[in-house]
Amino acid sequence: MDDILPGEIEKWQWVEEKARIFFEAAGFKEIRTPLLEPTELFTRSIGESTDIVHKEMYTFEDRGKRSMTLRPEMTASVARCVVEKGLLTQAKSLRFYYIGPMFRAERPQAGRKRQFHQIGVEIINEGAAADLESIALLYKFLQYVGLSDIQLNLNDLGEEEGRVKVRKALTEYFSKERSRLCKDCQWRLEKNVLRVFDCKIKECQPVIESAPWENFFPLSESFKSLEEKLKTEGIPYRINRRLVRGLDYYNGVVFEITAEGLGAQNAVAGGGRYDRLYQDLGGKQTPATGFSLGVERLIAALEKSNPDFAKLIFQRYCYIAPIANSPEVERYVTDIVSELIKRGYRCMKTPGVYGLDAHLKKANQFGVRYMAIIGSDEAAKGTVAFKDLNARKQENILKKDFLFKFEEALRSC
RNA sequence: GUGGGCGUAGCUCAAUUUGGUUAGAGCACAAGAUUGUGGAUCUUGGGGUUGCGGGUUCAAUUCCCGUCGCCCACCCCA
Repeated sequence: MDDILPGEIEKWQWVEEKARIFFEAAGFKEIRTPLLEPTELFTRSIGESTDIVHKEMYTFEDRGKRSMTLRPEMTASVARCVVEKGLLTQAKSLRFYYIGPMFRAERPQAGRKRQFHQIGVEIINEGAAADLESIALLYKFLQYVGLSDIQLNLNDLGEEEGRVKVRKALTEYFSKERSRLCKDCQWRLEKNVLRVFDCKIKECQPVIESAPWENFFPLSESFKSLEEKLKTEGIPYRINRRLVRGLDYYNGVVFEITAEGLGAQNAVAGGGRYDRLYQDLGGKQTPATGFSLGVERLIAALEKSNPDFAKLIFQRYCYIAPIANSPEVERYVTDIVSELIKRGYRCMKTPGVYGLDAHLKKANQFGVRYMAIIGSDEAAKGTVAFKDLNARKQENILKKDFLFKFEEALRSC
């Protein structure tokens, strides 16, 4: 599990802020649920047969001898909350987003930590139309934060009635071929046949290839209409009939977005429809869909696609550089800072430093673009030396005009 | 859960091949000097149980065993 330090954390704040702005503007409200839930919540929702539940959960007994688990994902927690608080009796449908840490006890690797962070969205009690809403929201959010070079993969896992037949037929088919399947697949065969399609072991491929997949899972009418809408919206996609996803609650449309330059773990976001989850948790039948994206992976992808990513963030700070250690200057600086933060701008300081060289050095270390230099002269004359480190230009402006100048500068970058 | 790689200063690394003086360098940090404008220069300084434990040896950072941690990949997921 990672510590996130200054220099790094600003990227997280930026991504989180963008998410809040974007999702709220789209009609979503933030929701926060406990990190710790009764283990049963996840075994019932995610499914006993999944890797997440049977080998990746941080599960332990609390003081009351209850089995508790650090949440490995948040969709189940949101559903639990909605059922428990009866939120659907107050509203026809619900739109939530969340930001927070998740825990899975996997072997760490590039793009995979045991504590990782997700930004997710749930659209609850909405049918097929919400599939487009959800996918478009995700796609446009990634555009909004500036991630290009992404690939949207889609699949249709079919509806409940069909799935019963499909399961039966698949079980028959794979049972005949049982001896040619790997151990894991034999286990999947008993627990959840569909997940055999997830197998990447070479030996299993011929068996999977020759399974009559197309006949079992014809793309539904609503899937085809989703395709039409995606085309109208100009969102490129690729159909991948092998995309099954490792959580048992999915049905219907599922999707995944991959990005370049992430190493082996290249899925930045994923999601889909889960119409059964609410019943599984003891609620009413409630159609729902959603997605989540990995914050670490998103930041990595952003940095990969734009080497100046961090610079763009620090450009928006105003570096405050007092170059005299006197009460007059200090008071003057405090004045300017309080005006800046009143308007929501971000300032940066290096306490105890009064040398211009040192300030310039610090400002450059962080990649800050704008600097307010304030010494005895400025304090006496009521001015600010406003410096643009990129343009290598400096201007003496009146204190009362400073905020306006800074705003103007931000608008142009 | 399975494989492979790596652990030396805060960071990046050297010395380990073939055991041998006081384990070095750059960056960073601290102090002094000069410095109201391109983030420096000069001088000085603090920093290390060589991941940890054991073994072999006159002698171990170096060889052997164990252990812990990290990284990458499989698997799986975001």
